[in-house]
Amino acid sequence: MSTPARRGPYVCGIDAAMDVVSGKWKSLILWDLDQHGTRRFAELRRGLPGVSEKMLIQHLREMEADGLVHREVYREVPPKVEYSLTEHGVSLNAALAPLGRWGTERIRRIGAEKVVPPSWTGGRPAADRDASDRPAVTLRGAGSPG
Amino acid sequence: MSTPARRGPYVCGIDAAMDVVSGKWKSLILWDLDQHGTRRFAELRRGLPGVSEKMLIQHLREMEADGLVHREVYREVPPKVEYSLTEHGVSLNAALAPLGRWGTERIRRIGAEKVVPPSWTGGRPAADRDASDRPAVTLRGAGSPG
DNA sequence: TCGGGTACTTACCTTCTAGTAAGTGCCGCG
DNA sequence: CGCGGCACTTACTAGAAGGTAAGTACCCGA
Repeated sequence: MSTPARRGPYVCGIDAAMDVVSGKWKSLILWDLDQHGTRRFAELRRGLPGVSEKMLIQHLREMEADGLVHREVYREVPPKVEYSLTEHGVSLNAALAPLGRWGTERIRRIGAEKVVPPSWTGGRPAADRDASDRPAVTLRGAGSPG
Repeated sequence: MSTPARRGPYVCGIDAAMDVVSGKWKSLILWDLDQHGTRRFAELRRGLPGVSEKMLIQHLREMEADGLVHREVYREVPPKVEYSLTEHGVSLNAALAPLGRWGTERIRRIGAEKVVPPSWTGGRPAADRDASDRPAVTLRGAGSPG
């Protein structure tokens, strides 16, 4: 049965949003999917160094149940499954942008390490992504969620 | 020692921000403090129905260590301690606003219950807060964090 | 003197979250 | 024929997060 978000009762919007984003890899999955548009299981796994297959599937399933990601199965051999963001996923990613910017600023403030595992972005040094980070990308597509 | 946020290494801004917000009551504490400006321990406890004293203190201590809340002790009897948001806390709250709006919309979409424990806002029905929720309040004070 | 309020602290226990490691069925490549 | 890749599934386990309940030290009003 796992736990695809409690679906309420919620105390406020943050509560509901957190319910859907909490999970060690979810915001990263959101990001990766947003960056690449569509990804196969193994691509996601390689794109999120450190994630276990169990957690990756579990999170993907929950996010699918929560209407954030779309799962397209191609019945061929070897098996092929493509994951992509739904428009809710895209808008959630956009809603996370300010939080990402706040976090990036915090990293600077406290002088914390920003560690990006190898192959995370193709080997570019962290400094390149420091300012832009993850927020900007999708903003065009979901500027005013309403 | 507890765990006042790992302080990195972080993989991205979201990671760092989540590190600081994760905790069942933290976003609610942030909100309550933002609404009231300054609150005593017992006031916070009454304002967050369901929170235990242990969790409330633990979260307040972590948030203090993370530079989000300020703790002012008045050496008098009976003891008096006042909690308030630092400017980082205020800006974090502002950064959470879009997420709160997204969550509020999601609650509407999935038709989830929005349960506000009695005395949460002084007894007003949930509908009153539905649209405004928590986002708007602080936005004036921290519109463009950077 | 008793109960209640102030602000915590402590010990213990349960539940949740994530990690490890192995197995499944199917195929192509060498 | 065995290895590796695909997309999973399953069982077991460790650790973190959170809940319960009690205790601390002081004072005030009834």
